[in-house]
Amino acid sequence: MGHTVGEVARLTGVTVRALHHYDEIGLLAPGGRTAAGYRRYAAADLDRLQHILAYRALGFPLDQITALLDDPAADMLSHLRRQHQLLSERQDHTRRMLTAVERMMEAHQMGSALTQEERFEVWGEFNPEDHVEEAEQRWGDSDAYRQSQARAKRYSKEDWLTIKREGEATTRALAAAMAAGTPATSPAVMDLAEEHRQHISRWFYDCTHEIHRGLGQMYVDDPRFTATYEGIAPGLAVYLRDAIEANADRDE
Amino acid sequence: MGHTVGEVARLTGVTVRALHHYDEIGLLAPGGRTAAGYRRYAAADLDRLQHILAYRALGFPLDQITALLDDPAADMLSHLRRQHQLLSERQDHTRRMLTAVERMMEAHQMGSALTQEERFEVWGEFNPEDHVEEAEQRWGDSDAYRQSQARAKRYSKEDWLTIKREGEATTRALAAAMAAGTPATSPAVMDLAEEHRQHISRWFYDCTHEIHRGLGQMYVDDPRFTATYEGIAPGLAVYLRDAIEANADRDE
DNA sequence: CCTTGACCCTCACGTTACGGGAGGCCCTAT
DNA sequence: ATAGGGCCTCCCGTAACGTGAGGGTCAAGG
Repeated sequence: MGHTVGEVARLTGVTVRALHHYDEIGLLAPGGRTAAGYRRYAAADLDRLQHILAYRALGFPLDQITALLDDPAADMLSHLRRQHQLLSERQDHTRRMLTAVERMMEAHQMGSALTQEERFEVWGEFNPEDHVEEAEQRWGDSDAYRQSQARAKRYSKEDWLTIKREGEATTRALAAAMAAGTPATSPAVMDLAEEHRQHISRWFYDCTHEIHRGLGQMYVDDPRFTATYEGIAPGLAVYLRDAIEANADRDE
Repeated sequence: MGHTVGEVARLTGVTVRALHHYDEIGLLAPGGRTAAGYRRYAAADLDRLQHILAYRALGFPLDQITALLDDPAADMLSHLRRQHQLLSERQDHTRRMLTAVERMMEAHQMGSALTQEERFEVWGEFNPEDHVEEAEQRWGDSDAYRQSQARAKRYSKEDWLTIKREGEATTRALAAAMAAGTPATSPAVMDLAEEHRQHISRWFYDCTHEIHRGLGQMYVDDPRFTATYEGIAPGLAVYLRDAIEANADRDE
């Protein structure tokens, strides 16, 4: 009964040396030792290790993890909740970094540069401490987010068809405008791009112009999307992207 | 002209000490010095710093960042593309961690426990080195990717329609299988998933099972895709994802 | 002209989270 | 009984800075 260091290492992907280290600093002391002095890890130790790995993956220093896990007021569930919270924030942060990169790519292609603040604001840190302090406050937001996710799950087949029909109407209008030779930067076409954006905001999530730009670029870069638009009319993907850009620029 | 260390520090959120350190190890040497020996950072230095921060945020060790940025074969755009790629992967990973936490919470509420593998597989690392090693491989791919992009641009309207029709045939077959109550993990449905994968590989890019899994998850998570599949049949997005997973598992 | 406070410089040692041996016991299998 | 893993405890090394110590620099104000 109980696992050796090597077994735990293989099971969890942590090195033996790391487990020794955790033992040394009192973060994870194995339940017992054999007569020969071999470490024996019990089930409870694995539970603890799991939470250690989660917090570690989130960037917490080991001494803080020790403090968190040794807090008698916190149980399994509260740790899981906190981890969930922090992971969600990390998602957000990564997404912001992604859109920042996308904007850089656009700026690069258009030969323009961004302002210094724009260029650096996102790279300013994953401070886990900040998160810990802000965590309580943000529970509200995250609740709202989950609700919106839950709502999406409850859309009926009719809802989905409505959503799709609405989207297709806009797309057809766009294709018509393009066929008529209307430039993508004309007000009427920008309005169609705006309609497209509103459509997403209404049904799914708050689609800022920022996000919208990202989508537009993706329609051009990602063949799975491109196929959808190019199948309707050649050049439509690029046309839509340009319209989205123009519309976002108009809004500033 | 040019900024002092303090200014750069405030602008970017990096500490002065860190900038000194980057100078010491040759990662970021300021463009010049004043007569008094003060560091002066020029615009080009800020460009470089931006990429440094991006790679650092992704967990790269500084010496590797040095190597990456000093590679004369890599320009702005290639760095941005790589960063985008890595950030996307990080998104995937975070999402997997999130669902793992969610599963833990469910298991906790139902009083059941998960198997060891289930509990630990996701926490097994963000190894940036893996990425670095894969990078070369993928760059080969990425060359292929760019080629495929270029090729995609030359598809005619008929090509696009063919592509779309092919894709829709698979989708319809899937919907039929689901309607018939065939489990997503049955061989026949896995074959359809495989067909789906081949379709992407044939027309766009080499779609590994790994990438395919990513797509499958996206069909469920990203409302823009979900709308497409749910509009055809409710539950189809999840069904497709499960089939993809099963097919990838089968392949090992 | 001189001081004062904010900013800059260069050592240089401290810290975190391990990696990587060295030297040596333990245990199972042939 | 001997060979092969696996385990143990030191112990030194490394990466990416933090944190002073000791000392010039510069613009504003008395």
